[in-house]
Amino acid sequence: MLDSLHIDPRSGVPIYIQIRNQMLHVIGAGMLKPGEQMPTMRQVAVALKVDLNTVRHAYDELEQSGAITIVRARGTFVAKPPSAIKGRELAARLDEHAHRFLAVAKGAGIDPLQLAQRVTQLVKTQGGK
Amino acid sequence: MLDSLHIDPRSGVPIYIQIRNQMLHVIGAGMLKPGEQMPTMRQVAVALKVDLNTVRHAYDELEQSGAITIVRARGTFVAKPPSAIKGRELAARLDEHAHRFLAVAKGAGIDPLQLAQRVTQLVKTQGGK
DNA sequence: ATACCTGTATGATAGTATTCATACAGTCAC
DNA sequence: GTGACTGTATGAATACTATCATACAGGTAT
Repeated sequence: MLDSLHIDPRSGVPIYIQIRNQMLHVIGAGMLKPGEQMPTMRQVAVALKVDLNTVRHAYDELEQSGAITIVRARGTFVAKPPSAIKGRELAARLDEHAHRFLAVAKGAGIDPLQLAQRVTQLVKTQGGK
Repeated sequence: MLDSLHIDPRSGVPIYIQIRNQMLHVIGAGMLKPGEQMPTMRQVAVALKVDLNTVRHAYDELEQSGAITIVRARGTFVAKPPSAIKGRELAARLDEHAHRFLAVAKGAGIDPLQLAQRVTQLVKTQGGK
């Protein structure tokens, strides 16, 4: 699984962003399932020849967005699906995400409505994956 | 028209981004029409008590996205087709953001459709600014 | 040509972001 | 407790970004 990771230092995209996105992809594609242990920060750091803290940065964001759970000294794990989470918590998280995306879109000079529309379109065309 | 511009230095949002967005809004709302001359960089700089180069930064992005045309020594003008605000660059960026939106939502166990819906709802309620 | 308008270029500064090396601390198996 | 694994914290080097002051250069009207 670690083999599928790779970074491009010349892309200009921060390493931790690259790691974060690839992890999201891996999780989204089901290569790592809910509850399953993520690769260790050190494993990733070594595999990518990158500093531990850089990986941590990526993992931190993943945890903040609710994708994974980090447990000190034990490891990191793919978060359980929302069905196992209470309605209120999910609603709150949804709201938080909505706000964040709004802010991001605005900051990027993108019309949020257009973005939302494009997303729904994407979901419908590619469906499952 | 310059009166409708204002920046918030404490918002954390870069000044040039604020200018760019407000210009996009002004153009999008038809307060400035295609072919019409934009306020001079200096006019904006003075009106907002901001440096000339900061305004330039904003105008540069507007030109890159195809919203305006800059002509040395003559001024800047709203681009011909109003829909040209959606240059290829911007479309590509929108797509990139849409994909990331999707990935993050999935990783967080949130239904993207629901999220998109919530975003549009937010936009409509807080609308103007 | 002069004056006055326009956008352009250069260089400095402050703040933030990114990455790293290294040391710390919790947990578990033995 | 020891050892070997986990994530955590601190501090520094570097790079990037945003902003500014100031000087330059192209047009156009007088």
